[in-house]
Amino acid sequence: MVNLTLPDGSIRKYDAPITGADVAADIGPGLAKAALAVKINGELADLSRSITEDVAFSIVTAKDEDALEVLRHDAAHIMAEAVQELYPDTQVTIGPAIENGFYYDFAREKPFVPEDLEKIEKRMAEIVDRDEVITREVWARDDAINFFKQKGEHYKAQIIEAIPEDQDVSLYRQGDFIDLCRGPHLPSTGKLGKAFKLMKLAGAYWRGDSNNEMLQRIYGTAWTDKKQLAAYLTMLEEAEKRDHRRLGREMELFHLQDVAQGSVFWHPKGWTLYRAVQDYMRTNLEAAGYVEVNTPQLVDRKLWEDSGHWEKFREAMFVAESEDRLLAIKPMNCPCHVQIFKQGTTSYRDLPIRMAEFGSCHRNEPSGALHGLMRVRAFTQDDAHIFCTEDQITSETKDFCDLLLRIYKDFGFEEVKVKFSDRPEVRAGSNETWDKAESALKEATEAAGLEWTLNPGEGAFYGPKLEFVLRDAIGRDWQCGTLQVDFVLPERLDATYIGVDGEKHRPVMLHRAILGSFERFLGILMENYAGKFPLWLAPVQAVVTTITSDADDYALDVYEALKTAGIRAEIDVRNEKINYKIREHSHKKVPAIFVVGKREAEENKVAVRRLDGKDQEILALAEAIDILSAEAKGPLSGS
RNA sequence: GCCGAUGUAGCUCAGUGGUAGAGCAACGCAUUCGUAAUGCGUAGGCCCGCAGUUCAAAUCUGCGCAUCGGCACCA
Repeated sequence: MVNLTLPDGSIRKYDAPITGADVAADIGPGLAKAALAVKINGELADLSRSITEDVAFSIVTAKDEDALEVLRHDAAHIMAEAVQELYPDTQVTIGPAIENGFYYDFAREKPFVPEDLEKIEKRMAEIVDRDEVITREVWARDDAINFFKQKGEHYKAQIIEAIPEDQDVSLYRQGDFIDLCRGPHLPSTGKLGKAFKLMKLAGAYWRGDSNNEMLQRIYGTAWTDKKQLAAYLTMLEEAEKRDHRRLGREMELFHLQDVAQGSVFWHPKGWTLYRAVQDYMRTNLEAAGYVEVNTPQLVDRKLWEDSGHWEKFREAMFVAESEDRLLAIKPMNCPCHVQIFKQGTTSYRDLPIRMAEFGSCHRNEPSGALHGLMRVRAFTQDDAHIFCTEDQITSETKDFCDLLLRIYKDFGFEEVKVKFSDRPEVRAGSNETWDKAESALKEATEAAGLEWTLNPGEGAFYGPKLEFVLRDAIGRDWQCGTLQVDFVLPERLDATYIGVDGEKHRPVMLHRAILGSFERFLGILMENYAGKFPLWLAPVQAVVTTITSDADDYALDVYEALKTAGIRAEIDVRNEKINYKIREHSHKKVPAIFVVGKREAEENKVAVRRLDGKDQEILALAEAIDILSAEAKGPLSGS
């Protein structure tokens, strides 16, 4: 007898062995039909998996989140089956479920072309209609290796060779197709349904290593029903509409041009936005006790050799020559900040020193990595280095986390995740130092009220780090902020302070950024707001426009009054219908339109129409300006 | 950097070897209109670049460059 504990706590007793399919059938015919997989002690497994001991048990149906993972994994297998039927010279490699879908990497001489996707998709539908039964088989390793080798599936053979000795080698069979796979899978191909679509072709390195050959990856999306698929495709369209490159053009914010690959041409409106963000940051940093500095663009290679960057990042650094000297265009600011720190003598009483710079940096990113504002070669960091004692790490970290969270909130990002990266295998500094740094960092993160997940071994070689990931309005995650504890650079560049004991000591450096880079963060902001910026960020905050030319003089008065109040305003007295003008300014995403006609001119009022779709209000001019001015101050007014 | 696709008017795109096209935007004229598209007209092109094939190339071939989608990279 085995006891199965169901999610509601009830226990069902069966004669062992029994399968999930048997249990589902026992509970009811409806469930037997809907069952896709089971969860045994929290782990997904096949319906056909035999149960021989007491376990926590649940049946997975299309309603469960877990079902999607199984379903997508199946979609990958069905795609592989379709591909091998259509193109028998193709080797299969790996094909996992991923967020929103799945992919499969294939090895084939001739690349796939976009038209192939249609054919493959059609064949997949046929395989679903065939409703092939999916069965699991456990093979002896050597048999499996020989089997795949003899089939010409060399990648699969390699994968099996890499499976640890103590693990089963499981194969899944559906029709004539058999693939190595950990599972679990659906009971038959028919259960996949038709809510899938192949999305794109891409190259991908075997085992993710750029030294290896490149395989051909096909991405697809799969859902439990067509409604979900349609919703997903609509979401993608929406995301495309808010693509910052498109908004940048439509809203005249910036442009990119091949004469300056990876560098941004900021247009007047985009630069206004940039400055609004920068002013906001500057005010916040000053209030948080930072001092602002500015350091050279061109710095002799010697400094980069001393800091260690030359050795590690030489390839990605731009250089310039002058007489006999080789200069690097700075890829980061920290070595320069250390130079400022080292001028004169610093006492323990001066610490912490929080040195900030809107540091303009250049990195020669690989051409294939460039992407709009999100990945550029010339960018400005909201960089700062906190020089402090080891005892100050905790409080400085906590203060930083508080500041960061408040700033993200002001930009409309409420949801922030924190990743904690601890010591990597290859590292500098003693274990005691790392113990101290890691526990100080953890303690501070928790004191700031943040939950974190561990990113084991991903710390910098010089110290542990925190990475801050914010979630945007359509659920995408962006890693922006970082805080890194560094014991190494002060050592390499010989930074010291005089302690209570009158002796020289090494300060600790905290490298930290909140936005990351202005370029990227502004791109994220554009997409987050879909270009509909809150008033304090909007490049044009209000447009005054007329119904007929009778109101032109009054419109000019209103415009002047807005300018005087510090509002970024424009005026539109073109001889066009009011509908036309409203439509146009709404498309330009101007947050406030002041419509004036004869009535408003006579009564010294304005009809205020807001972009957010609220009803228009007729207000006295002075009142309207007060409301707008208050809003235009943004979060700075409240804090 | 690697794999694949794409590159035609400001934008979105059509045009498969024989005179370069549409819609929107722009400009001009008329229209003075009350909350998301007034009408008519005009102008606009090194068809990404360089070679080649051809009587003839936006179109075919080769080589570049850029962009897009991924992969790899990201101090």
